[in-house]
Amino acid sequence: MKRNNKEGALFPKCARLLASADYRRVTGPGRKGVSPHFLLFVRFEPAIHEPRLGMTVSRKVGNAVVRNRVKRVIREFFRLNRVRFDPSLECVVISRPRAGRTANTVLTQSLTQLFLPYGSPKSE
RNA sequence: AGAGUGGGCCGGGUGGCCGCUGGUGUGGGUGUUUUCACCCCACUGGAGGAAAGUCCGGGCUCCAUUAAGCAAGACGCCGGGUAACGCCCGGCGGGGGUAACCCCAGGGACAGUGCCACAGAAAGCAAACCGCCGGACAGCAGGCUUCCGGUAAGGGUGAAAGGGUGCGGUAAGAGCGCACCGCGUUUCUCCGGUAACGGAGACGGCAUGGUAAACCCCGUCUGGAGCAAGACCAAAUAGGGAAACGUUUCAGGGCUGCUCGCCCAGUUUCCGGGUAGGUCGCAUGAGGUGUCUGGUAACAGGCAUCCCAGAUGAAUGGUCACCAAUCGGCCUCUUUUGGCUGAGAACAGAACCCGGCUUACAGGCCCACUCUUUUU
RNA sequence: CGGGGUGUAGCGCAGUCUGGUAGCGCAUCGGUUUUGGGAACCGAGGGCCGGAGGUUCGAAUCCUCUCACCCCGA
Repeated sequence: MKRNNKEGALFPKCARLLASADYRRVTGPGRKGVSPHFLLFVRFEPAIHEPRLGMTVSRKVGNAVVRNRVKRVIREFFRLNRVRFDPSLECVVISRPRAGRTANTVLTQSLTQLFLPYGSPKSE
């Protein structure tokens, strides 16, 4: 599993949490962050070599179009900032109902604030 | 020109950069090897008219099953279309609109049961409160009171009071008789129509109130579950079955106190069920487009041509620039117009697949028709 | 994918099966009582019964469609 450090910010399948067990492991006791629009669960897994993301957007956030929009904003944020995170980072973002009524730029700012403690300072 | 009715169509576009996902590749890399997994590269596909709600009908899969019946539910004018339908098309009847046109669960109320509040004398085999008319007895001045009988024209109640109008008739009245209108068809005949039904005539002579989206009767239809169906592969842990070991050394319990033997337990190997997880099902189909033929139409058939999403913690996006319809604000102007600036869509996201129905929807385009006004 | 429930006054609920008067508690307003307030007592206001259509003389109630919310099962 080779790390591709090209200029382009990719988001391949191995950078996502895919199994239900992964979600249970990350959303268990651990570090958390809160914003008006999201909840963030974080866990560091030394065995992996690149940061991984999972997300949960429930039906209370909105209809299918709204939920897809929120998930795309989260994925896009993670894709563009992936190289700045710790390689052993595993995180799960859970949307709160308010996120469905919020503009994309505001959601991106909210995510930036949440992930600030986990980004590598030397990449700034 | 204005107002309106019906039907059909579209659902922003172009380009740059960064991404996601299916397919293809004697492509490249990593995992010890691989047809496997992951990553990269190139080429090429990648949401809708409703993908929605899940209200019906099918295909498909598994289970059950002789047929039929019972129960339950749905449907219900006639004819046709369809794989099927509660859908669609064409008629009929009823209702609404000046009209184009729109709406209707539209079988049966002499098979039976129930209900019809309040008001009213009376609400269901009709009956008689106030009245109207006749007769009788008694009282008193007329006429009234009481009793008996005949009535349903008039009054009043109600959604509904057992045909309507007129003439005759009568003590007063009444389909009691007649004319016209209406009603009936489970009374008959004729004509048109496949039929629903329509038209005409005879007959009946007001009998037959409403409600079946009250129970019900009649006819038709329906076996159950649903792709998390179903088929296959199969980790860890626990448990099940089978075989072998137990010679030597330490080795548990039981059959007996001991030996042998047997059983349980133990160790090893194998087997099957099966969870997490994975693969298939999984997109060539009642398919799309064009054209011809039949049919008023729904639709059917022939020929040609095309392959057009397949995710699974769930892809089809983000950002920048320009253009476009439209809308808001400001300035100029009598208005038209012109200029600047801002917003720049709406409803909404495939999840096994089709046929419908219903609901949501910014803005725009096309066709046909109706009414009104003006001009010729 | 399948199944069920709720919507009635500002809030919480009856009434729907079996059609005809919309009611209860808290809250609100006015009055009595008190030096004043609370409590208590007396009285009043407030609803097109989630929406649309239909059946019926008449619909919160029956039927159809629809909207929103909630809860189960796989």
